[in-house]
Amino acid sequence: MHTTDLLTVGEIARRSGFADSAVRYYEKLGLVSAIRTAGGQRRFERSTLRRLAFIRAARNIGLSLDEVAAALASLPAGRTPTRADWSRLSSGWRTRLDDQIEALTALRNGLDSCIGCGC
Amino acid sequence: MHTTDLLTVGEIARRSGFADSAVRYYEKLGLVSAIRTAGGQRRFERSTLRRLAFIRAARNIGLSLDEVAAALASLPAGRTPTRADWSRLSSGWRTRLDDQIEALTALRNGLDSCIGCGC
DNA sequence: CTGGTAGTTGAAGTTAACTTCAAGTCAAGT
DNA sequence: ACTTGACTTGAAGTTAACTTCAACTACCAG
Repeated sequence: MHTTDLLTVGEIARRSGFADSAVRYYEKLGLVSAIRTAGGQRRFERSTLRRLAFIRAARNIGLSLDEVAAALASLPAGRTPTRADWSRLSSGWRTRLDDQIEALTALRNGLDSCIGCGC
Repeated sequence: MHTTDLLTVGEIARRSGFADSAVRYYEKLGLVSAIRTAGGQRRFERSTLRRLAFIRAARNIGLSLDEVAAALASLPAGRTPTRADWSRLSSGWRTRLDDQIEALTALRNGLDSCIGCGC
């Protein structure tokens, strides 16, 4: 057992719930980054778990990876994002969620009230 | 201008906001149905607009077409679905929406509180 | 130092949900 | 009847988001 603060791709995959291949794919797309060992293996900082949690949440509400990338790009470069940074990003989705909720609510209240459906 | 209560694929596409090709695709999958003219063209009942509105709402909250098909399959056969029927279907999504909202809220309240992310 | 688990790559394969295409045929106003 | 725009088909193409594969290399406990 090692006590370093760097995680292998397998560890980060297991902890984040993504498949190894997905994590590598995200790295290729630039959504997460890793440093490399002398032998060329990936090593991730713990903060990557937050990025991945963010990505998961974003995917759950239907954002594309392109949109996630755009959101992540607005994080401050050079320093580890704070809770406030993450909070700002997620609150940007609130509109989208609210729209989804509104659409669902309209549907629940009977499809008569649906707007723009041409009924 | 015609006054029939049947709609062509173009009309139903325009009114529902789906592309013609999407409507045809949905018919092929059995999500919507159409009668045919003597010449083989599709003619849709107006109630198809409700099905399509339902499909759109379902897609918006991230359901796959398979899931939509399963939901639609639970509608009563033989009669045009009532508002109560549609309402019952959409309320089945409430859990899903609530989960999405919960996940987002957790994220907004700081990623510290995220469950199962391994942070 | 050796064995076994975990990691590496690029390329190709997969699935969902459509869209596009080509080569026609149908519907309807004049 | 003619014209024009809308419609028909099956097959092939597209895009996103991954996964799988094969052949190989790294890491590390004992």
